[in-house]
Amino acid sequence: MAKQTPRYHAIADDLRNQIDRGALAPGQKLPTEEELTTHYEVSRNTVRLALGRLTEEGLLVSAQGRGSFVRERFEPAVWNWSVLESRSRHEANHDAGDQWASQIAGNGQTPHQEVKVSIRRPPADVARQLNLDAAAALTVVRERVRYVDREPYALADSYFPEALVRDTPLMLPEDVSAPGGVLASAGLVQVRFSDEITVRMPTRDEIERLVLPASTPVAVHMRTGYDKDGQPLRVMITTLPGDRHVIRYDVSAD
Amino acid sequence: MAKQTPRYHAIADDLRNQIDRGALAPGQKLPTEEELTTHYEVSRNTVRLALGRLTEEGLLVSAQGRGSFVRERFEPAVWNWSVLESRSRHEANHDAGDQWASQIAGNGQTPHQEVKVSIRRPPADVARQLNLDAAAALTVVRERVRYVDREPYALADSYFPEALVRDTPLMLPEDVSAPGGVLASAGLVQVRFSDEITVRMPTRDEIERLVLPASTPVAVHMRTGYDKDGQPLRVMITTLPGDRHVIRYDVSAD
DNA sequence: TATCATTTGTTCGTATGTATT
DNA sequence: AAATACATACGAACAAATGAT
Repeated sequence: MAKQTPRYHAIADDLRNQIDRGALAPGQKLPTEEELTTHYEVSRNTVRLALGRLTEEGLLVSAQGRGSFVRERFEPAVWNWSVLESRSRHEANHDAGDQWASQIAGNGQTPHQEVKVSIRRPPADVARQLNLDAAAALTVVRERVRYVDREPYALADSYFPEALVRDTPLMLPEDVSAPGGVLASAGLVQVRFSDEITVRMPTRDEIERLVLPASTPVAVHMRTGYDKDGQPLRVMITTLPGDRHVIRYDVSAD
Repeated sequence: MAKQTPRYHAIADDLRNQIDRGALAPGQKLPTEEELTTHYEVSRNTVRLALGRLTEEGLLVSAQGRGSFVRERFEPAVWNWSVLESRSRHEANHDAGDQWASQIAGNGQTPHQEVKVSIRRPPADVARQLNLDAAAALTVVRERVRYVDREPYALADSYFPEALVRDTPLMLPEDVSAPGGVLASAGLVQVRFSDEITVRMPTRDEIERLVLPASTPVAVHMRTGYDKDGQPLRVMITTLPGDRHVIRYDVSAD
């Protein structure tokens, strides 16, 4: 006896094919659950299971009272992390703010960000990167929400060892950029970075703060900056929704 | 009138708290749906909605006939793309195979891969990277499934312009590595790479081929290799499940 | 503005299928 | 073979958000 595929899998497959073929175009409204119920001759529950499956795949979005729609993909922003904090570029461009804002503005869009500064014990992975004792050490934390055209685009949290940045303007909750800004003016120059990128589903908190549609994974980009002696100066953790970002690197093959 | 949260949200929140606190440890079995039904005094349907919510967040896995379990995270493999195909490292290590296999083997694990070679019209994004006419041009495609200790770990598909690699050993379906291998022996030397990383939910096909648990997003890593004249020689698209990979880069701040 | 029809969201109950122990 | 536990599927009702009247 061949293991037969569940009805709602078959229905999902059928609808997915229509989406792939373009018979259902991005932004287009699907038939109502009632209509699908009669068309496939199944219960509404089964229709909802099929729609849920496609929603999990990131192909659909639904709205109470309106309907279900084929998900629209918008043009992702490209972040080139090979040059994002380079000193030469920074000087050449005379950037007042940070290079992220410059990249966005240069693209004809309007960036802005909200900043919150606090002093806290670092999470374990940050403490490890900064060679700090997670139980005892303190870090200055700058939590930013970055917006493009009023839409939240990314979370960017920076951690500095408290002992390093004590009595610097970094404690002030202004819109201060990192490399050419306060960190450098305090004599702390990052000469290299170590970046680690992981991929996971967002937390409930991240879903709310970034207004994420269902089934939108995030890339977590952790950048550790080191000075010329190899001492870690800063960890920046950027949370990038998968539907609105491309991470880019230029690499030499030497 | 305060908008009240649905029962199944509250139940999911309660269980999530237990997981976060460690009251429910990774790998541990949850109470059965029947037990949760009586404990929370809701229908089994509502319990399943709550469990589904946590499954979507990547916190649970369930298995028919066995139960639901707190998802276990295993140690992810770290891929350093800054050195993964560097020529100096390749020569220094006398790698016969590719550096990926070396990195895995050096970690005490057993790598192997399945390779399939074909000649096809390239997908649009690959054609664009290779400066090819998507409608007319042909590419030699090497599709690999990479395994670590018999478990599938990543998909790696390489595309070469057919005109470039005609009559080279690259057409043979052997386990050939890229930089020190066939490509270089054919006089095609990659001197720099342009990498683009995107994040999305896997397709049904990828879920099957990589045996992905529910709600496991993937990173899609697209590397384009150029020769010294700036001509693109190869596009490699690697599909990395989020639960078993860390992508790493070392960056200079000059 | 207020009401009503439409449409998805939430929740109940019940039964049967299928994989595991 | 039987018991257990999750998966699939039916039917029904009300809640909440939306859009049109």
